[in-house]
Amino acid sequence: MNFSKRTHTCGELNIKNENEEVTLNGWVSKKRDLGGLLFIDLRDRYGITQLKVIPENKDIYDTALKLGQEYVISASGKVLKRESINKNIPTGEIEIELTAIEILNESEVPPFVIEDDVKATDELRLKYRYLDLRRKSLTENFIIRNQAYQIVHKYFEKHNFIEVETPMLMKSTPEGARDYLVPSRVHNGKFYALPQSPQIYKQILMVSGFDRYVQICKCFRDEDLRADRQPEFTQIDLEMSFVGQDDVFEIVEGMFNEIWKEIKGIDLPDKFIRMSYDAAMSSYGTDKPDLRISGDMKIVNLTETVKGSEFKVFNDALESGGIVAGIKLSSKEVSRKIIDGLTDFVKKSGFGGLGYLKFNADGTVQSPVVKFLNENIIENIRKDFSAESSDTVFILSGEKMKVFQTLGQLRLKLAEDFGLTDKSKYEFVWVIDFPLFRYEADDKRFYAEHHVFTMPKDEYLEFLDSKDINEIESIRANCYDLVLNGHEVISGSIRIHKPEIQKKVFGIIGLSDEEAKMKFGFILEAFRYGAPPHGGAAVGFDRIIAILCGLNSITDTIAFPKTLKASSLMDECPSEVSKEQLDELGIEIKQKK
RNA sequence: GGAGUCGUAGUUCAGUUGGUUAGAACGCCUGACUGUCACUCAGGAGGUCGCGAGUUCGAGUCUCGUCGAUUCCGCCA
Repeated sequence: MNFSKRTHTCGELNIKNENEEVTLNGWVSKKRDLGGLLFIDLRDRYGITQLKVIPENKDIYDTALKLGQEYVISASGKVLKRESINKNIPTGEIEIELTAIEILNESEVPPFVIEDDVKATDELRLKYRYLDLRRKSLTENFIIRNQAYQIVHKYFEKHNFIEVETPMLMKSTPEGARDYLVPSRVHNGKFYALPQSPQIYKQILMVSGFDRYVQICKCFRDEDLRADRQPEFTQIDLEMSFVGQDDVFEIVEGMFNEIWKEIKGIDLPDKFIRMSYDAAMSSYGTDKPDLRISGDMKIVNLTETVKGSEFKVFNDALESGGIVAGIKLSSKEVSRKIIDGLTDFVKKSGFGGLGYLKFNADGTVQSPVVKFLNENIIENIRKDFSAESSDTVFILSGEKMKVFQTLGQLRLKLAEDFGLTDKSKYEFVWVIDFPLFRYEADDKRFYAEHHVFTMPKDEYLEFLDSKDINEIESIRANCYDLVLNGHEVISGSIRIHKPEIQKKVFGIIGLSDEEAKMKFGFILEAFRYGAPPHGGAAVGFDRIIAILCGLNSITDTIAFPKTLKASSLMDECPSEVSKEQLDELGIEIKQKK
């Protein structure tokens, strides 16, 4: 098909191009028909340019009158200075007076109007994703995403990393997330798995001597979804040989510095602050603390302070080995209604109620528990929190981790309700020294907290031989997360490269030699041939982009995302397949009850 | 697997205590209009109230089930 090809995009013409003869190609975004004069806003991904048609050019005028929304056209004409300037768009000083117009394609009336502030529901937007993607605000996310790809590739190339593609069809491995399975036609009854991450391959590449590996890759996890979890997502996966934790941190910190510098024009600190897992849990009640909250609002352990009080709830908690702890809300008016709301909130986590102390301006303390606490204790609580007038301290008592976690959730809720989070900040923090194992009382067994190849810290190696649950739980690992604004954006570890340590770890999670050999035999065998000390990390790329774009969900950082039930509304997948396809695979569908 | 919210015109929503012909805005169609840029003005078309049962003389409205979207917990690095 012959048509007049564009000489410019719809975003670049300005007053400097005055009197030039140009051709634009794009979509009809808006038509304003004044009866004689006719204006058309022509859109492409670069911007919008106003076209002007006058009735004197009868053929062009008649064609232009027929244009509907989202028609694709080629428009030629002369760049003129506008009589009235539109300051809202970069091309607002000029317009094109048309000398030729071609309709390249018509469009049906779109199911929703394509404009920046979209009104359609998620469902409709996903069904017509190609239309949604025409919106500037959405297109911009992908421009940022593309910038990030380029920066990342350049950065790792500069630091001597080799980008290697690893298989998408791999062996299903136990532990961790549920695999997406792919049936094998050639091997009847056998399955491949889509990678949850290229973990094993990248470690084997270290054995191969690749030394520094990176890959921007897709990963798949068949688990229930959230706003920040899609069934398929993208990681920047990296691994390095002959390194310790600090070396990995340095590379990652450098990468974030370049991304933020180039995309946001922001200088991040050279080094990100570090916090132990234990400190994160006891101060923020979570392993992903959001450090943007004004006043920090750390959890304070009041267990010692309230010892000897008359308050049965506290004493019961302490007697059963629990704790009493609280957080402070600074200088906010806290009404009865707010307290009731917060009480309901903690009740959902299984607490009987929420204690509080309101330090009034007149020096009095308002609290339902004040009659059980003597003046000394109240004064000490005030000191523990450095509480001043019009501050409120919220207190919970019970099992230690539960108290910390619920106070952590309360902290986030208070920050949200009272607008205490500085949304303009980017607060990075390394959370380090994670536990190696997690004990599940239900199954009476240990699970690897990160993954089974994580190296214990040297000082805990002896506990690998322990039979004591507490000792084993106390083992800390060379394992780290990078948290940004309360989101986990990186997870990584230094790996086990010694077969004897690996064997002990398998032992603790209850994997026998035979099972280990069956499931991980190939990597264990590889490790017998001189595995270098190595470690790495995986960056949640979609989450980074979401944060860079100021989005709460990763959905709009992904061109064709899936819903929370893992379907794609546009192409209607997953879908049934023919009996022939199933027969070839030797698969029969059993109705799930 | 569990809890919450939502589902009414092409779209976003309103719809009183269960009661006559289910409304508005935007979009769409027709007409008028030569400096608009959310053009304006006049007129018009457009409804399986997600789907299925039930209660009732009568259901958009109440009950149960179901499907879909979404948020959170469990799950997941």
